[in-house]
Amino acid sequence: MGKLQKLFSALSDKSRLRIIAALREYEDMCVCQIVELLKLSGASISKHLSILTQAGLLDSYKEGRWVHYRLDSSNHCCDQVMAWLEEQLYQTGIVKDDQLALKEIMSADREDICRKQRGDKCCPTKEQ
Amino acid sequence: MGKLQKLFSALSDKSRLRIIAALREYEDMCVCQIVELLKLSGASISKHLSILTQAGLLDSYKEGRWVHYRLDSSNHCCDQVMAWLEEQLYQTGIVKDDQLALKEIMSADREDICRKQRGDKCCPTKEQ
DNA sequence: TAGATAAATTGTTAAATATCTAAATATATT
DNA sequence: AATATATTTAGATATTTAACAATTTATCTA
Repeated sequence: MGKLQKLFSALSDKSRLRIIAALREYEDMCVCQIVELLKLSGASISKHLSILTQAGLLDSYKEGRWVHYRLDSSNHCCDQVMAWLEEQLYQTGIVKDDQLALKEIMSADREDICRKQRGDKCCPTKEQ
Repeated sequence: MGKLQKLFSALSDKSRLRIIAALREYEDMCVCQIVELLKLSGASISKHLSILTQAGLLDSYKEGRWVHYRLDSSNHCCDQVMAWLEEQLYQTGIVKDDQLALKEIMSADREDICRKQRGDKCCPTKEQ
């Protein structure tokens, strides 16, 4: 029973649904890109990602300092639910807005995104 | 988006999953029978039932002083999820325990159940 | 090796949720 | 009408959750 609660509880938050929708669209995103999309603190995003991972919905791998997240396609336990969810998500307004924002974010240089998030407080290696 | 959150949030509670499992089994139960199964206060059960109803999962009708709840089969929006959920629920320990308890509860006289819940504090019309 | 940086963890606060007891509501019975 | 009863609502309290800032960890680079 705990497993079911964990799953539904993971899915019962708007930010986490937006993350899932984004990963349906782009398949592979690093944390800083997700931060950029949702405009929450890195700590909050990290927590959301951990909840989704523990529910069996995401997996991740490291690429140097970056950590990438993907939908966990090896986990077939809830394929039916996820298929249904995808249909539903495409009808919601905020996900449509996110799709536009995602285009920008995913085509931008990842280091520029991280630099932007640090708020120009240091080392503008590229700007000059 | 709110609709999805409402649904998943309704499903993310153990007590509410037990109510759904019971209604899959018996199809039609009055509040006092659900109280008897979960051993929570009537007020708490009432709240859970209201959350499930608002999520579109249950409907209810009155029979005199009693209120009956059923799965809302007119709501096809989440048939896929519910079908999947049913499979999962049948594998969980507490639901199996509940099935045994339910046999007793559903074959007992409903007024005896209500009398038992009031804790013999009054009017044992049948006992004498 | 020292400094920089991406992500995760920890600690704290505010908001949401689950539970209970009391009171309120609606219905039935006498 | 008066009393009893099944359920819901209201109010209070404890637990859980989501958010952020600050610290820690792991990794890269100069």
